[in-house]
Amino acid sequence: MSLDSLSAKLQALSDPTRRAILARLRDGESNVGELAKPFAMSLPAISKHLKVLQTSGLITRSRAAQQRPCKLSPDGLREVDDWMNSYREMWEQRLDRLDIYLRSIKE
Amino acid sequence: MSLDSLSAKLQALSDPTRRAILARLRDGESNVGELAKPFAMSLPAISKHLKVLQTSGLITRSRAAQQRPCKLSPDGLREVDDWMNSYREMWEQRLDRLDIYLRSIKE
DNA sequence: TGTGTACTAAACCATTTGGTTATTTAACTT
DNA sequence: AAGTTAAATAACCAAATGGTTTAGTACACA
Repeated sequence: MSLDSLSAKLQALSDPTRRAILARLRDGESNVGELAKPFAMSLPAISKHLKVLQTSGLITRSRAAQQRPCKLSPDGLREVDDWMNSYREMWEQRLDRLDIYLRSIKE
Repeated sequence: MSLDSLSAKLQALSDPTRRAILARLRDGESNVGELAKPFAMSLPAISKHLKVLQTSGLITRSRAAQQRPCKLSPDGLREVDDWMNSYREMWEQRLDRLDIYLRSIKE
């Protein structure tokens, strides 16, 4: 293993279960048991997914009694977004051209 | 296998070799041999990477004589971008708050 | 000082991934 | 028709992934 940071994040994001966990965490902090409930999967499996999300920097974990609450790491996705920016320009240019074309046939 | 489309794209993107290939393709179409040159890797390995990029919808391939030129699928990344939008709002709000805070201490 | 609760860790397993080399296919060149 | 070039396919391999079950750990509380 031992991927670069961006690769690790993208790979973490490539699993639907992990994305669902992130979506759930958008509504606020939650502990492992709560996060596991929607899934037909053992607790250790979720625990592993959480570790992947944590080590890739997408979530952080604290400790409260027996619980280990997780929360979104707010700029964890920044790196992914930054990487995408240069590509975004491409399709935006393309939309611009489409826009110009549509205006041209309108006349 | 048989992942959903978004998962397939994110997984395709999670490999540095494949991201490098995409970066190369930003400068225009290229064939397999050309794409392979920068990498210390056999041609079949690149061929496999290209297949991953193609089946996930990030590139398209045509045919010109013996070559099989590849080019970026311009809105292949749209789906990824769309998925990220809801998260982007989060950190943008956060930057807004930072901005407000910075203004407040300036006074 | 036990006992339940909320996890993590370990050991295991099947499948997928990312690479290899050797072989085939397809199209151009002579 | 034979040879060359560009790439795909096949067969193989080691390592990583995503799951399992079975233990272990850490805290709370009676």
